[in-house]
Amino acid sequence: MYRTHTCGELNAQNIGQEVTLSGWVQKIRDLGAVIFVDLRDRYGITQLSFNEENKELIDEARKLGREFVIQAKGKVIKRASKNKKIPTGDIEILVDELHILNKAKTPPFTIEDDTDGGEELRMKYRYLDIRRNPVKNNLIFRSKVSQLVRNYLAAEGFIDVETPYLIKSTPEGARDFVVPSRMHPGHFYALPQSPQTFKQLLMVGGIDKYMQIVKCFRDEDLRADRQPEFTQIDCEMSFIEQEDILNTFEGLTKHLLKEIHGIEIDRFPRMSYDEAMRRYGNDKPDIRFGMEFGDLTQAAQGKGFKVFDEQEAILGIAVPGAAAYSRKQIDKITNWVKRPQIGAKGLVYVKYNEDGSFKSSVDKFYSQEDLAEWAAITDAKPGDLILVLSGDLDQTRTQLSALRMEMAEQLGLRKPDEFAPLWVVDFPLLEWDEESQRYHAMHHPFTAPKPEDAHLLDTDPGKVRANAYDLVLNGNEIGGGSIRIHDKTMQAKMLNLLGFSDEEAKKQFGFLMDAFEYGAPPHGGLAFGLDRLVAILGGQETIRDFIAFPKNNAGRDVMIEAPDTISPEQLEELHLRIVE
RNA sequence: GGUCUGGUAGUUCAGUUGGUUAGAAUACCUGCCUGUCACGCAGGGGGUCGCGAGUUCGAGUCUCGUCCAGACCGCCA
Repeated sequence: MYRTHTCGELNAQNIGQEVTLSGWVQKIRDLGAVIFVDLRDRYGITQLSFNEENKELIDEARKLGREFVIQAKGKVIKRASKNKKIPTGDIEILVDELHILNKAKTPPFTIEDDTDGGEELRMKYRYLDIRRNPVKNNLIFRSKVSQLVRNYLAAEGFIDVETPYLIKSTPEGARDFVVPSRMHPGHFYALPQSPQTFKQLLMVGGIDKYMQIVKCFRDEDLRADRQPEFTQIDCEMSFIEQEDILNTFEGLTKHLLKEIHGIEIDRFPRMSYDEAMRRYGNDKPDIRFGMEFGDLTQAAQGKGFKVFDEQEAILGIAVPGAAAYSRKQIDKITNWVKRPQIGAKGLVYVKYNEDGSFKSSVDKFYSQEDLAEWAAITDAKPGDLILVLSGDLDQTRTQLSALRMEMAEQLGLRKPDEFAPLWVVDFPLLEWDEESQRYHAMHHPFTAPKPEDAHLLDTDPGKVRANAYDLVLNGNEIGGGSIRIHDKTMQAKMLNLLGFSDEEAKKQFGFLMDAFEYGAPPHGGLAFGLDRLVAILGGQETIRDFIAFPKNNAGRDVMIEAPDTISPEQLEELHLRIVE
């Protein structure tokens, strides 16, 4: 038997017991005639003690090194000096038998909460990183969230159904990861970007309520909150309307917030896409703080300031308490918005001083009364700093939205322990793509238009709204979904609008449209990004910390060194030739 | 595809205007130490300054290229 107890459970009640523990050597403190060893496992740390009365044993203990895997048998005794910081701090094990189960090289970084290891090194030795509490606890936390989700949805009558990973490539959406077929030369499987069509087919199959916690794959560039393989909580329901879906998943989200953080939120606010864009310049606004957009286009034009007069839009936000910013600080913000990543041409500021006066970078053109109007529009209070950007409407919204988030970050307004969920609804069905000169589905090509907007499909497709919705939490899209098309004619029309010929539509999605002819129920669904959800519930935004074995910035696994080349024999078998 | 930042001891970093033998902390090794828990004390080893060119009497430092890493933009139905 390797152990009678774990390293986290012994306390004063166990004094006198003979126990056996196994674990890793966290720390050795050699005081000469007495040696203390901190023994660690997933559950905690227990101190082992050795003394000179057992000369042979203390010499054995002196051979230990960090991260050795050992087994120790001995008696639980009361500590002479207690450690209040750990649950096992009242006791220690007076060891009478020690076995080294496995030696260990000195690890390249310290296995401690506050490690000295850099990101790259920790990824390369991820198995050592996972021994550390912060990473280990994130994995435990993730497990807890999935468990809560499963239990909740199971109680709501959802059935967990697995869908295939080897499917076929479709041109819409993200780039596919493809898998060459050995048995069918020149043919390829694709890994699913989501089980979308399968869950719809499950609805046709009468499953009624489907859920799956499932890996999805997208071959696009990575970000701190984006991995090429990620996990979705994928759901679909039949005979429902948008309202039913929002209620069901609002219920799930409330359940998670309550179980995890003890937070009770009565009803999630809702906002249309148009309103979100107008008030926050963004379809996933962080509503934990204000700084809503003020539209200064009317108020600021026609006063002789040429830069503004020529622009489509002039938008401002009031940064709370920032009127006292120095020239240097404002210059820094100006440079920040002028970086190519943001791309603003310049920044106009107005200081709303505590005494009620205004000082701006455009005093030459605007009177105190003009600036007071700006303050009213941006809802600025004395002591606030109004920041104004101008230009093309869409670009200016994007830029000011980035600035709003940056200022909130700097001012500490994005509190990780505060949770502000929001439904964004009424998304446009389509989005015009300049590059390809055609419409793209904003959500995906299976999303149903709002019935009241359907008549616009032929005349003004860009105006058609969809029964599509996103769940936003603290400025992050954590879930999204829609009511689907369940009618063959409508689906065919939609695919035509997206530029598919009848033949292409049949080749790509014929199976789905065929299914629609055999009695498809009205249906819809939603998918949560589990990695992101877990990270945000955990108060962080880097999903990598919540994935056991994540990929790096360049989509590589630096531990196993993937992707990698394959042998000429494998290439041959797969009918592939590498072209340099 | 692009922008920015970084790469110096096992690790995290410092390194001034280009100038002698490249430093600190920590980790590691050795010795001492009976109550530590960030143990303490004394000593020791450890460097292709990412790589390759170039400028220079002289390059960790300047220039160009390249590789790697991170953040972001594009991209992500």
